[in-house]
Amino acid sequence: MVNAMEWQKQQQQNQNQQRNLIVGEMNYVKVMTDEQLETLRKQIAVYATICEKLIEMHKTLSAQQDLAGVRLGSMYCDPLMASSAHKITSRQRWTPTPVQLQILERMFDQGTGTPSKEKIKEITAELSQHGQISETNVYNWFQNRRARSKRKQQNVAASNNTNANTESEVETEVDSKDKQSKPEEFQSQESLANVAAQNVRLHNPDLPYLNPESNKSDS
Amino acid sequence: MVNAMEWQKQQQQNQNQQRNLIVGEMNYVKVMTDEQLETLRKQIAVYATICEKLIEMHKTLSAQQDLAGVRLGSMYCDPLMASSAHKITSRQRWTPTPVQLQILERMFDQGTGTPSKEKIKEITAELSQHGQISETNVYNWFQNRRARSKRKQQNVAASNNTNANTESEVETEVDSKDKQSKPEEFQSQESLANVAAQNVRLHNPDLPYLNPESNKSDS
DNA sequence: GATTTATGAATGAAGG
DNA sequence: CCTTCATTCATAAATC
Repeated sequence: MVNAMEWQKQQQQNQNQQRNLIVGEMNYVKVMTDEQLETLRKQIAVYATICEKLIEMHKTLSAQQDLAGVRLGSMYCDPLMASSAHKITSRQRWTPTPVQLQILERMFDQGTGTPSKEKIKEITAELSQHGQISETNVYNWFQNRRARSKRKQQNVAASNNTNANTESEVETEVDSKDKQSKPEEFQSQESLANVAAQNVRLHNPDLPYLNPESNKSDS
Repeated sequence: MVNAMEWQKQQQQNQNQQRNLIVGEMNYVKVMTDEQLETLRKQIAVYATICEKLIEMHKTLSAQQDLAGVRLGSMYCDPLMASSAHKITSRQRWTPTPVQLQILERMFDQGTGTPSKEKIKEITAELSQHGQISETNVYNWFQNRRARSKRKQQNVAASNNTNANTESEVETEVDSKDKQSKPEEFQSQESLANVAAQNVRLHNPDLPYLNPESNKSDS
């Protein structure tokens, strides 16, 4: 397993040597080496494992002494709350839960792109099973999602290439030519983080791993 | 607060651009787009957060009940985690150079107050002579500048209470920073899982950044 | 080098 | 739809 420090050092060290390649007439692109990918994979895998262990353990504890929710409540909540400070207490604007977001996102992807009143209603109904939500929320979400997605695409092309400056690293920007291609091989598995969150939420100890084979080397 | 999840959507939408490029005489190399990198970053971030919270919780539990049987053991002491995962995470953001800031500031003062897309382009063009910058950066800068300038004025009313000021605002928000009243005392007996999920949703930790050199300029 | 502050960026919502 | 605003988050910079 890669040591964290080492990894960091490596990263910092490589930051400057990370190459910006010129590919065809395309603009510069950022490149990750196999090693980097491998490192990432391992890192994620470790997290996944740890999470699983911890959750499992907690369940055990809770089971053999059902005070997890009650007596320990205040105990572990303090430290936890401390770090994230304000949160549940004060929120006036809607924020999608992980589950909701996932669903929305999926719909956005496959969806026709046309919210449609009927759809909105359906979606809202479905999403309300996973948390507070209103039709307006859904509507706004789609509006914003589309608008921003669109703008992103346009703007990606805009890279400032003023000459006479920045002597060292070229700032470079990723290209955005083939935005629409959908190989979707890279992240084949369900977004693990989200799934993780979901599972955690549902008290399901099974956390997804980042499959070593799938991510690391498929190319 | 949505941040942690947001990767999901971006991922599904953007994770598709991975390409295998032939670079020079090198063999195929893996290429990640900014979106992909961002996605990975967030994924790891989520795990890091979960782990962090879980470990914290575990410490609390262990401290009290000392359950040797279910201790995490080596897992817990894994170097990766031991060195506080979030430490190795970092992300860079654009920072205006003194010159740029000066120009921006001047424009803001005399400025019409209406950034306008065209203006933005011009400004960006000019500023890029003095350092890396994107239109988004400029846009954001003006947005923030205006918003904060506005808020400041509002808050000023609160400070002058000594004299017979005409309009005594009700208690003002005071400093934007301090207004964060710490909830701290709400007994949530959420289970471990819930807490973890909650935090994941509300807190977006940093992640190892893979491309330090350039601020993702979009827009 | 741990906290605090300042500020770039993200995003839900409102206006047109 | 597209633009703008308000609020919040995360982090670079500043401070102790």
